[in-house]
Amino acid sequence: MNQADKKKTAAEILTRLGRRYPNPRPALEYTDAWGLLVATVLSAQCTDARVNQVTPELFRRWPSVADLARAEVADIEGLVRSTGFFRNKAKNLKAAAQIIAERHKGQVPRTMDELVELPGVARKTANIVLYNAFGVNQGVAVDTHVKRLAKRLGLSASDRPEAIEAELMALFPQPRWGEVNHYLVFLGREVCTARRPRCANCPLEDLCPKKGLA
DNA sequence: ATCCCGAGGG
DNA sequence: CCCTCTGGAT
Repeated sequence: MNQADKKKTAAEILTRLGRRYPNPRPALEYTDAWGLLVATVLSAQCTDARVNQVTPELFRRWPSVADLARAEVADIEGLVRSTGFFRNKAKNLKAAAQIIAERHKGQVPRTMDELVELPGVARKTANIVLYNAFGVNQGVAVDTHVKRLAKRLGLSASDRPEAIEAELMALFPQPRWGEVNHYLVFLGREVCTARRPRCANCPLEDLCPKKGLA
C-alpha cells in the first residue's frame, strides 16, 4: 500500500471508529489533570466501573495532592486494594504526589518529560493526561495494542515503537492523534485481541489485510 | 482457567 | 526482551 492509500485508509478508520466510540475519552470520571492521573494509574488491570468507585473514595479521604503526599502508604493500599497491583499503585501514587507537591507547587506538570519522571507514570499514562486534561497532542503513544493494530491493518510494518509512532503520526491528522491513540487501544482491547480477534465484530474488517488471522 | 486500557526491573 | 506485580470479570 502506498502512502496515499494508507492516508485514505487512515481517514476511513477515523470515521468508523468515531462512530463506534462517540466519546473518545477514557471512561473515567475525571477530566482535571490530577484526577485523571490518579484514575488512569488505578485503571491498569482494572475495570472502569471499579476505578470510578475507588477514585472518589480516595479523593474524599485525601482531597489535595498535598494530602495524598502525606498519607500512609498502608492506608492508600487499603483503599485501592480491589484495583489490582495495589502495592505498586499505592506507593507510586504517594511518591508522585510528593514530587508534584514539592517540585511542581502542587500542579500536575504539563510536559511529557516532567510527567514521566513521576513514579508509576510512563508515556502511556502521560499521553492520556496531556491529551485529555491539557489538550496537548504530544503524539501517539504506542503500546502493545496500538502496535498490533498498526501491523494488522498494514499501517506500519515496523516493530520499533518510535518508527510506528512516526508512521501513525504521518498518516493521521495532528489534531486527532489523541483520539487515534484512544481508538486503537479500545479496538485492540475489545475486538482485535492478541490471540483470538473477534473479526465478525470489527468495524474495520473489510479494510483489514489480516482478517480472520491473528 | 484465563485474560486484562501499565510500569519497572533484571 | 522477559518477568513480576494483583484482583476481578468472564
